Amino acid sequence: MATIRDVAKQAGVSVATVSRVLNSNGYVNEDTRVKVTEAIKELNYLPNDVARSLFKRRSKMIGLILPDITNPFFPELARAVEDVANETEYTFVLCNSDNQMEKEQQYLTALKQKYIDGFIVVSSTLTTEQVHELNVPVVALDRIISPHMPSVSVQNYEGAQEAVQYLMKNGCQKVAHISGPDYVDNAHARKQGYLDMVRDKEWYVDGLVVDGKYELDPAKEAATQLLEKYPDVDGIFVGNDLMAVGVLKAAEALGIKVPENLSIIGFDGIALGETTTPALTTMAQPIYDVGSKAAELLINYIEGIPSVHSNHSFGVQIIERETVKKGGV
Amino acid sequence: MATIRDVAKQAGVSVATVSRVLNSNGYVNEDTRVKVTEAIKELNYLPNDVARSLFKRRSKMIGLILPDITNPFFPELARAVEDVANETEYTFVLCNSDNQMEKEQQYLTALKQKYIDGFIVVSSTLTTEQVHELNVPVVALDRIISPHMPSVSVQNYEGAQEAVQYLMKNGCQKVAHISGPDYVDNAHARKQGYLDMVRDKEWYVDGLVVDGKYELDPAKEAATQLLEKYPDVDGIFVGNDLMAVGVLKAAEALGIKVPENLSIIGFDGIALGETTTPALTTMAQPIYDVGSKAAELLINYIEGIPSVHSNHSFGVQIIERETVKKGGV
DNA sequence: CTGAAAGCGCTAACAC
DNA sequence: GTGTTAGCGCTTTCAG
Repeated sequence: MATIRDVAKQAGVSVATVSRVLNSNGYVNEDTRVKVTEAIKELNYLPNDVARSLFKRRSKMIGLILPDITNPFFPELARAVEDVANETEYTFVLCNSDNQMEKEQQYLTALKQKYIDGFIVVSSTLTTEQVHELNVPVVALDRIISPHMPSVSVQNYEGAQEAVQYLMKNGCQKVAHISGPDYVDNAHARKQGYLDMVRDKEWYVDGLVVDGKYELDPAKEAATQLLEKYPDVDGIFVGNDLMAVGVLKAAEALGIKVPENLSIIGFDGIALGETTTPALTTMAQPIYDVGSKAAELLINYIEGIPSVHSNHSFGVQIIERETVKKGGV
Repeated sequence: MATIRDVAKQAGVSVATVSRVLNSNGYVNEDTRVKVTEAIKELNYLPNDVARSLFKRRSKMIGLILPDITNPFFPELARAVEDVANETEYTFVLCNSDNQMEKEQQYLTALKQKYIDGFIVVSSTLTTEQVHELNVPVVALDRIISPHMPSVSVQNYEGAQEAVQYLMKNGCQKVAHISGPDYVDNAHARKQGYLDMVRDKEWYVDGLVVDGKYELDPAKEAATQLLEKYPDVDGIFVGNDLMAVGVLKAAEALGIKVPENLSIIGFDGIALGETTTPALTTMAQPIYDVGSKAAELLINYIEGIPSVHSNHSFGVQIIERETVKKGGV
């Protein structure tokens, strides 16, 4: 590996001059610029980023901390972040936290030791203080850490309301909700959206919302019990698509026809919902856009470009597929 | 951020001594070790990895280059690699190549500038020369670059044979194959496995294998045409699960009952196959193990620990679900 | 317009 | 046992 010294020698100039052409800053005579450029080519020289980082105290790396890349909601998000990182010449570090605060903290400090430039974080446990004392730019994704911290998410509350409304508009007489864990703010918001739509209905009873943990099997389990206890439920708004697939499976096992006897609507719009039979109707969020917006925000933040909105909230949109029976009231 | 100098001053020793206790090498008196440790605590000192890297010429980072994390086959693989990276205190860098050689090269050289310690690569385009002149440890994953290069994969050929055999054993009279792209070695091997099982059958005709590109929609398309042209096909061995889902959808659209009138078996064993209706029967590979083995191999390679097998090939195993009609010949 | 030199924070000889 | 010091490869004042 050639170093800047080698290039300097080869070109018959000083390292300072080489550095200048490398970073195209400061004055440098056209002829010597050419000489240096040639030397670089000849030696096949590539600047050493580590040395650069040491001096600059920054690494051109960003980290994405998320619960588990294996959850089908996250790959698209990660892809979006990686794409903008790549475009802007940042290196993309992926961290799976399993929702454990301890792991998050480990990643945060371990990467800080590498002069990481910033983080995008999908977390329900991280606190404002922790982020603050980290002293590295952080943007919250999908889950908000604090209103005073840059974030990008979607309109969970409104989307939930719309979803429930859609079910009722299409004739559902008794709609239940399988929720995500309450400590996840978006799950909480979706549940509130549901509740605020049904609380006053004559048919509403307390047991109609049950926790599915944002996971497939627990949701299947939860739905099974729910449907056994309330056989007259004819619509379910499920907190996310992964769980909705579980609900679909539960209905199937119980011999309940979807959508004839039970309408189901999910939330998220992940690709998985397209592959089930029947295909899942869902409140879709623009996952890729959400991810790339977060990355843009972070990188602007890092590079000191002021952002107009530092709390960005995307709208959601229904995708009508096959799990809701169409029909008026 | 405190530096090693600050710690040295605080403890009343030299930086060398601090470095010694940090790395626990060289002799250091117990008392001074304690003093230093205390100083570290007090100052909340964390060693600067960038400075370390610069000196050591290595970064404690490994990269995983794969086509697209959005393809449901890869998240589990990535998770496995990240897990062992994390355990061994390596930082995990994820790169999406979209199967483009150019992108792969970019990542390779960009990360080399950061003193990355090694790569795990899922690639069909990278050549032995490129890897060689990179001069950084590389292990090939899922797709073999060269027999002389460390790799981990599965028994594609044998698994394909077994899959076809399973179909025939259960009464299929005419089995077709939807293949992956021929330039992907494992797709090629699976196709050969199929061919070597059916080539001599009285019913075998050339048009029975068609390319589905390892993608859902193209596979659906391919299956549709295949089934229209050969309505008597009663079994399909599909090159991977993603495509198998496409085939399932094609059958559904065509009104062909699975498994009553058509048996389908996939390959890979991704979670997606569990959520379809009917659930997909498949030749499963131990995806997580494959990924973690690759990571172990790489890290041993990096740390100079000789590995017995540098070409590791895992077995595959059938998962019987609902897309193959059971029954003897 | 160009070069000399200090220094980013750490490790590893090499002295003592 | 411990300290001094020379780099790792680069960028950036500061002179000239």
